[in-house]
This record gives sequence, C-alpha cells and structure tokens, in this order.
Amino acid sequence: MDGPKPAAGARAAPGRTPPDAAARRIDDIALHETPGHLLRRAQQRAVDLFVQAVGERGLRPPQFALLLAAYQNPAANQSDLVRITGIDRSTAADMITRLAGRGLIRRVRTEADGRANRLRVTAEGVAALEAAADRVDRAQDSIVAPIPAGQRAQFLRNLARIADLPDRPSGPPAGGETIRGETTRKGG
Amino acid sequence: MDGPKPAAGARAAPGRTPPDAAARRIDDIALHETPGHLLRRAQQRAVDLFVQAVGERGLRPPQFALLLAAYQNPAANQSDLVRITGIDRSTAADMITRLAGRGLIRRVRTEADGRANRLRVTAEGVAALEAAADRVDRAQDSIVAPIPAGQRAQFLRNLARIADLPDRPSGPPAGGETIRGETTRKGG
DNA sequence: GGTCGATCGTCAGTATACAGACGATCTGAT
DNA sequence: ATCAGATCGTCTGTATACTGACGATCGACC
Repeated sequence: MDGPKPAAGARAAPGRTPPDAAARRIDDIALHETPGHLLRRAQQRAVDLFVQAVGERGLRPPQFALLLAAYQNPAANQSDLVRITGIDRSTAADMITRLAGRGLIRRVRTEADGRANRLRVTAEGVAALEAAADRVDRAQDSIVAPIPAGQRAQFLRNLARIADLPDRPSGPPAGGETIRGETTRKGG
Repeated sequence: MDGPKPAAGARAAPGRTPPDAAARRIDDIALHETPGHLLRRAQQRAVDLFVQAVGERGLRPPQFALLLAAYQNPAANQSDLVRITGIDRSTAADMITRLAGRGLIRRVRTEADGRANRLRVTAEGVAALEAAADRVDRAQDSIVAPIPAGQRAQFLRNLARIADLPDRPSGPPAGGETIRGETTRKGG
C-alpha cells in the first residue's frame, strides 16, 4: 500500500538486475530528488517570497541585484555589473533599458572608453532601493526559514560552492577602483 | 589586503551605530551572501552543467522534467503535470507545443473530460529520454560535486524544504491512478 | 600611422516564467 | 433542467536567460 506501483508504461524486472544495468533506466529517475530540479523549485520559491515581500509592482530580484550593484559600484560599467551580478550581457542590456525607462538609472558614456557605459543610479533609483531594503531583508529571512537555524550557514556555504562564488567577496581587485564581487558567467 | 574597502560611493560611518539603525542601509547589503542571489546563481550553474552534459541541442532541464513526468504518469493531463513538475500552466502549454513540434509528445483529448489533454510520449520521446538519462545523471552528480560528500544529503533535504517539496514523494495518491510527486505552484 | 585581436554594448532569435483574461467544459446544488 | 462556481487549456503581455552575430572602439604591436 505504500510502494507506488510502477507507472503503466514501465516494463520493470522487479527482483533481479538486468545484465545491461549500467544504463540509467528512466522509470527509476525520481525527479523530486534530483539536485537540479530541487534547485529550480527552490529558486522559484525564493522569487515568490521576494515578490510577495516587495510587492507585485516593485523591483524584481534581478532588477534589485543590478540596481544595488550599480549603486555600490559607481565606477563600474555594464560589463563589470554583469560580472558582479551574474546577469547575462544581453539580459543586462534589456534590463537597464527597462530600468532607465522607469527613471531609476541612466546610461552615461564613459570619457575614457568610447564603448563603455557607466550607470548612474538616479535619486528615484536610490529611493527604490531604500524602500525595498527592509522588505528584501525579510524575504531573505523567509527563504531560509524552513531550514533549521543551525544548518543555515552551512547550507548557504554549500549553495555558494555550487554557484562557484566565494563564501564572501575576497578577490584582490588590483585596480584603483574597488569592485565588490566578481566571478564571471560564460567566460569561466 | 583582505578587508575590501568600501565602494567609492559608500558613505559609511565605520565605527559607530547610527540612531536610525532599524532601517537596513543599502550600502551594507552583501548581494553575494543573500540566499536569493545564491539560489539564482546556483541554479544557473546547474542549468549550465545540465546543458553541457546533454548537449546544446538536447532537452533542456524543464523539457526533460516535463517529458519524464509525462512518461512516468501516462494517465496525467496537463494540469497534473503542472503540479508534478512545478512548471507554470502557460509555460507548460508552450513547452508542450514545442515538444510536439519536435515529435516527442502528442496531445490527446480525453474522453472523460472534454477540457483535458492527456499527453502521449512518442517513441522518439522515449528514445530522447533514454538517450539523456545517463548524461542527466552525471549532470546531477556534477552539480553537487563541490559539496563535501557528507553534507550532500542534508543539503538536498534543506533545498527540498525551501522548495516546499517532501523529501521523497509520499503523498497518498487516493485514486485509481498513481501520480508521482505533487505540490502545486500558484495555488498553494 | 596602420592593422589585428580583444572588448563593449546592442540586437535578433529562442526558451523559460508568470500574471491575467478568456472560452469551453465539468461539478454540485437546486 | 438549469445555473453558479470551479477547472482545463489557451492566449497575450511582460520579464528573465542565453546564443550568436554585429558595429564601434580600444590596446598592443609593427
């Protein structure tokens, strides 16, 4: 009564091991135990909680990340922000266009480099960040709330390992400008 | 050489606590330590590893999930698969159209319910699943590879807690048809 | 001064994700 | 039988994500 019967399409050989057991049988894959699926579901949940906390009309998680990174790194150009946030180049360009349309950010052509854009967070942008900050904080707490308190730090450390991010930003920036966070996507 | 200097735009008051410390200061938010951001980055990484393993032209993670769920639950309609996979209703409809266009699946109108579609995985669909199974398995292993082996089970358990999924499918199916996995999105 | 490879940002195309509205249909109560 | 509310699948519109290509520019080298 407890073991789920094999699905109708399954041709199972219950008690023995077939000689070609090396290949993974698709009847045996438990989607809900695969790390990739769990990560997707967990991330969906995190986005839900974020949106609930900051409101339907507020900043979405990647927008908040991008706007915050731009604010914290005023000297950064788009590519720097891409590296910091992990947002794709093309996606970032789209997002910046949208954020600029809302008046939260402005593109400023760099004097030194004719290709690069610096991003200036407007007063409205700063206000949006400040208005969201507390709610974002609460959302982050609610994301890890289902995890026993004693296991949270280790959990986040392991998440960072998967993400291939350092536990805490520590890379030597090596330039006149300090850029918080690093680790590229797509180039690594 | 180790403590990152505050960013150029940061107006920090290093040694003291301002009187309005109740509000979260946006200068102090460390993006790379927030659960939501780490989840997003980790999920990106998982998708990367999946795509690397199964090939650029192969099934994408949600496609594999949907196709596998359809295969394992031949009696399920689209809404059932939505509940099993956590894929949104609209997204699932689009994906099924694409998978049908590739000949991996077919929509079949149910006799009993004039609204519902049952999904029949074609022989090509089964072949695609079987061709991917081993590679998917390897991808899942590589996702958790950066985590110390002894911590992986606990990590996945906590991931499932965030996702609000049971550790292992255990719900009482309560019908003539066995449906693997449950837990809705957007309704719960 | 000129050239080549690398980089910056953009754009088109495709896939995933979700809200909201919709028509069609089912269910339950009357 | 009828009708109200729920459900199923679709569609539209918007946002995120990534590939591949592109023009413009930069840096290094000759």
